[in-house]
This record gives sequence, structure tokens and C-alpha cells, in this order.
Amino acid sequence: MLSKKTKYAIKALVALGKNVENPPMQIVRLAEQEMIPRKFLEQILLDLRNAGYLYSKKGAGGGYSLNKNAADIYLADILRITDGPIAMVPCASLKFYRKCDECHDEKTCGIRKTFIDVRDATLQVLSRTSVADVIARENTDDLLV
Amino acid sequence: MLSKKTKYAIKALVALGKNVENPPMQIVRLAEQEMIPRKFLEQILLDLRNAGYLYSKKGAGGGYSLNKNAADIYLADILRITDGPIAMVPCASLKFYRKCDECHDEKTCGIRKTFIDVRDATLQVLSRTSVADVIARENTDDLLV
DNA sequence: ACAAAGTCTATTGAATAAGTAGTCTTTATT
DNA sequence: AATAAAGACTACTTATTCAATAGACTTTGT
Repeated sequence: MLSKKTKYAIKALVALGKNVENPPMQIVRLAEQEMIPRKFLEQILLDLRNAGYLYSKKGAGGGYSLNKNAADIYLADILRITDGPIAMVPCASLKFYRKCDECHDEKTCGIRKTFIDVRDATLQVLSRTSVADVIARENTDDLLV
Repeated sequence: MLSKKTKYAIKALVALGKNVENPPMQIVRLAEQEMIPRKFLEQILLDLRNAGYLYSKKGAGGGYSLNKNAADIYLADILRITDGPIAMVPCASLKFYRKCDECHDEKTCGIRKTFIDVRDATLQVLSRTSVADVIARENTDDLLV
């Protein structure tokens, strides 16, 4: 499961992506609009800003805006900032590799191989889906579940 | 990330899958061999047994063995027993659906649609990979990372 | 000068995961 | 029948992580 932090991060990016024509958006407004606890959102935006995805301006008339084109912000990268590894086992992670404690021999581990496949399948989606894509899908009927 | 519980469950199933020609395996042996805390493993095996995947026998000479063919035990089903939902957001879950707290309108939610895609990609692997497949991959060179 | 923003770090509280303990039940063996 | 070797079941404890909160500081526009 995604942490709330990550979910909030995506929601914030989507909201800011829809706000590009307007002046920067204040944390308080964003928090209200997206139903996110204000101080928690504050930290999340900070992280995204420090990672280069957001631009912020202090003082009166300040606020947050995207620092990249929404089409260039991929969910995989956001998840990694807020949740860390995307793989389901540390030894299958591309960016946060760690040996599993109880692993006898990684080279022959069938579990690892399987979860590398899972990771690749997941990334196939997440590293190709941008904030712009998420926004674009909001008003289409492409999924009828 | 997979919980340790799930990882231990898979390891246990794999070990038991390799043990099918032999008499049932005792918890203690399995725990030692796979480096899993004994009492924790006990609970996990119980869950798998109650879900119909394992057969157990009490008393001297007792122990655990698979109750199905290793080729018919799919990882997706195991994950659901030990970790619950496979989807990354509750509203995208096939078997454990739950509405997201902060969701305005699920029908148009781009995040949901995206994570349904992720779920499908993940299941594409997990619901086709059996314990037998995991065992089979242990001694192949099909992945050179 | 002051108010309206964001910045940064620390702390608290709650939930969940991980592990432990102990008693009960079944079964094989002697 | 007694005993020992297993698993069954429930309750509890501890550790970790997540979520949220607090508060003092900095920048900037008017």
C-alpha cells in the first residue's frame, strides 16, 4: 500500500498541475481543497521542492507551483521520494538495493527473480505515467470498472 | 514492501515444495533451515494451513507438507492471505476494495485509474507465478543482474 | 514595520508489524 | 496407560514506522 504521504504528494502535484495558468497556490488552500492536514502537506511539499519538482515563493502572494512540465514528472520518481523503493523486496530494488537478511544465495534465489519481474511490470506503468497523464485521465471514460 | 510474514510464507512454501518426496517437515527444522523465528513461523504455517495450502500432522513423526501441487499455488493468493491487498491504493483493489477517505469522485479519479493499471501489471506476474515456478527458477541463469 | 507567506527540526501519538509465551490437543511409541 | 513429540490456538509484548502536530525561524511584498 502507498503511504498517505505519497498519495498526498500525487494529489498535490495533480492540483498544482491544474493550476499552472494561475498564480502560485498557498499551502493552506491546497490543504483545504485536497483534504490534507496542513502541516503534513507542508513537509511533503518541502520534500518535493528539495527534489526539484516544485518551485516555492515566500512572503505575501507566495505559494507553490510546478517547477517542471507536468508531462515530465513521472510517478515512479515521486514514489521514490516519498516512499522509497518500488520493489517489494529490498534485493529486487533498482534504486534502493539492499541484501535480504535471511537470504542464503541471492544469485539463485527464485523469489528474487520473481520479484524483479514484478518490479519491472510495475515500473512499466509508473515510469511512463506522468502527472499530465493522470490529469488527462480524469475526464475520460477509459475505465469502466 | 512485502512484510516479513509474507516473505517467510513464500520461503516456507518453497522449502516444503522441495520436500514433497520426503516425510513431513517439522516447524523447528523448517525454522532453522530458513532462518525464521520459530514461533512466528508457527503462526504463518497455521494461516496457510487454514487457507487450505498446507497439510499438517500432529504427534511424533508429524509436521507440515503441501496440500496442493506446487504448480497450483500462486503467489498472488499467498500474498493476499498474509499481506492482504495487492493494489497500492484501497480503491484499486480487486479483492479488498475500500473507498479512499479523501477521494472526491472515484469515477473520474486519475490516480485510481493509474493504480488499477499498476495492479493489473503486478497481477500479470503474481497470479501466474506458482511455487513450482519459483523453485524451477532457482537453478537457472535466466537473470543476470 | 508588519503581515503573509514558506522553512526547518523536533516531538508526539497511533497503528501495525514482528516476535514471544504459554497452555491445550493429538498421535505415535513403549 | 504413560509419555514424549509434534502441531493448534490465543494472548501478550515490543519495536518500528507512519501520520500528524508544534513552534520558532526566514523571506518578501506592501
